[in-house]
Amino acid sequence: MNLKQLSALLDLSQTTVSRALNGYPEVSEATRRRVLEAAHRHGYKPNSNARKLATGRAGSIGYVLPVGRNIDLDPHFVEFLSGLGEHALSREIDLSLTPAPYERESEAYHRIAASRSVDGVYLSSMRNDEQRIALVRELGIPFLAHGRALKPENGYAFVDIDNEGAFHDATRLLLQLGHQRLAFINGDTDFSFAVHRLDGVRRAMADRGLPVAKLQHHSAAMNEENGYRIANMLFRDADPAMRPTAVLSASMFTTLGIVRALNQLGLKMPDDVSVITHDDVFPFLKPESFSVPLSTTRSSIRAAGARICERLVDIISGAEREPVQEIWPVELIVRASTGPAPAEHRMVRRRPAEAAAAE
Amino acid sequence: MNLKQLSALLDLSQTTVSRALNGYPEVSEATRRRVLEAAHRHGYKPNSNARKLATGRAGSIGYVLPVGRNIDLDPHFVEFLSGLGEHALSREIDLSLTPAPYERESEAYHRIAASRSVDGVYLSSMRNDEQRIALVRELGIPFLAHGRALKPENGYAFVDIDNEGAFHDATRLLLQLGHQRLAFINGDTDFSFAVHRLDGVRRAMADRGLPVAKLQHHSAAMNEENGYRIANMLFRDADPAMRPTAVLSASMFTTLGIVRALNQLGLKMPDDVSVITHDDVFPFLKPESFSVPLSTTRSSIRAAGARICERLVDIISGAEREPVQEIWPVELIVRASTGPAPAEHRMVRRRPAEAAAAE
DNA sequence: AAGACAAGCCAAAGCGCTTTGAAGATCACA
DNA sequence: TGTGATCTTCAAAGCGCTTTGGCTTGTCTT
Repeated sequence: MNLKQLSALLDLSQTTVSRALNGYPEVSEATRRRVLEAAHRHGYKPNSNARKLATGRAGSIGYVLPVGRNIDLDPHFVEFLSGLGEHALSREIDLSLTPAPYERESEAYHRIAASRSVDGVYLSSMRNDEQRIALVRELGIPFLAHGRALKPENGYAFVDIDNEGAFHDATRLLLQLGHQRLAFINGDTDFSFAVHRLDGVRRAMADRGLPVAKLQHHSAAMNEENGYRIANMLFRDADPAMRPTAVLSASMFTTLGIVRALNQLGLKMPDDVSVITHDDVFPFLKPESFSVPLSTTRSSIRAAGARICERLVDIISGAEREPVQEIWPVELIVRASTGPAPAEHRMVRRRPAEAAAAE
Repeated sequence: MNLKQLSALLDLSQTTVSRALNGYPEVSEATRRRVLEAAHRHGYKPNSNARKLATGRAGSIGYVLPVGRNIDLDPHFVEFLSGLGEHALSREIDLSLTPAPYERESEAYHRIAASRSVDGVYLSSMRNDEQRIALVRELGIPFLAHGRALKPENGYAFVDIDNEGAFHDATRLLLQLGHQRLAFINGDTDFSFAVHRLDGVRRAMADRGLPVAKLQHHSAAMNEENGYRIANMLFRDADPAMRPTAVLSASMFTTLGIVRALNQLGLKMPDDVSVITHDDVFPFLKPESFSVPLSTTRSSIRAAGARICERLVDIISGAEREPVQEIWPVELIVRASTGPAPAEHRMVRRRPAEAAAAE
């Protein structure tokens, strides 16, 4: 059943039927009802390709999916997607994934632009030296970034979380609890979120008058294996005098490995080691259900997905005129994995005046 | 730049240019080269919507993405997607996701069918009472299933792994090692893979002459939390005489929780408890890097993704005429988490004749 | 009563591509 | 030189929808 047949059936022109269906005002209510009823009864659905061609709109948003042997689409993506999907649904929007290996990313964007198969794209996993912003801008593809490069040139639109603030606050808490030897098992610092987090940790240390060099910082892909490996380096292999009393972790996966190493070494949270981890809110891996519930900086990546879809639609339709740079605050949730530094390590209490100045 | 402009530029008809670009034989080699060169130089890419409309082909495969507050898109999906993407890439095929809540799934398929936005769909997470097969067949959408319903009616095409065989073999090994009290922490038995696995476990027990009722079977969503909860039920809360000496686990996530519970209860693998888990091969969570490396039944879900894309393309093009039902064998990989049953529980050795008959 | 205006409808022109059916060029062969 | 066969190329007709620019009506002014 196509428009032509439907309109013949109703003895109306294609124009009228089309307008009735799309809610234009030039159709009488009576006709509109008649058309809608007939369309529904015969199961008429406009051919999406014809509509796309005629309107120039694709009705879908795109994402260039990084693939390749060594690129692991991480679980964050699914969670994000899930949020995006929830919103997309309400707008009858599809999501189109264009797979591309990292080295051929730019080609993929060119293809998207030239073939007009999507109305806009979102970018994620922003790197420090982000190339894609300039590219999609030049190609004229409406876009919205999830995260931001180090220097968001020319004010492009993004949704990001306050990674700097989150890790600043987490670090400040640890310092307030008397910890002095801190370790930070960070994500890959090629990505800007990891740099922001590091900045936050350092700022908190500096605020407290602690030499930034004392931070034991490790950067690696966020997974169980690396968490385990690095925790062992810190707690098993290193000079005992250097052992951190608190660890900041960039993801729940990393933390899985850290907790495994600590268990194995017989170290207890929070008496021996305090841990604060970032939690992207995975439904299948909850910090509160660990043996020792974990303190976290929490921000739902799923909510970000929904929001990004919402804004991208606005950007495409032109409703969002000036690029908005949205930075979400992050909650610091204290559970059982954080506590005062072990006595032998406890920091000498500072004089009241000094403490006040630091606030 | 569109076809019209390009052909004007070359002083050729649109027909000829289109044919040259699409590799039809009616074009002289000289013209073809000239056309290709010009197209490349001016960055001409055919408008995908126009092409789709003209050919009726969409150049993309679809998936109805389950969304909704209580549906958790699990990490298996990403891994699968990643494999699919790898293959799709080589064929310049996009993947189109249509988000839909479970109750409105059928509507989504209707929309896909009527709007002709994809050439075919793949179905996954097959349930026992699978409705979708009949639906997509009726709608005339080419499809390929990942997994199979309990009774694959009318021989539809699928790719599945031998879940029954995998869990049979794993169970047989445990029985050979003398275990008699087995627990199986299964996935949700609404899904057919979980039923197949249970069948496998039961068959191995029956083969060995063990009453099937002795199996402690638990079915729940595969995540850390449930693994932990159920392991505690089995090892902490239950009558000590009932404690299993071996546990089969349906996923690495479940196993994370099991291992956590065992650690907490001071139970060691494999001396106190043997564990075998199914491993879908997540790059971020490897059974071999656990403190006690885990024995697994292994099948790469990513490889399945790639294969499904490959076959779906064949199905769409008509290259696969008869529906092929492909079942992949699953490897049983023994690592350190499995060992002989603890002495006090060890099974009485059967008489040689009986043992031979069981083979 | 005539003009102005709005409401409701329609024919036809795209959107940019593929594909059909036909025609012009070229060639082999008698 | 004529004739059919074989290459090349082309004009035009779709694909199914949206949208422009009228054309009729009927209603409201004055």
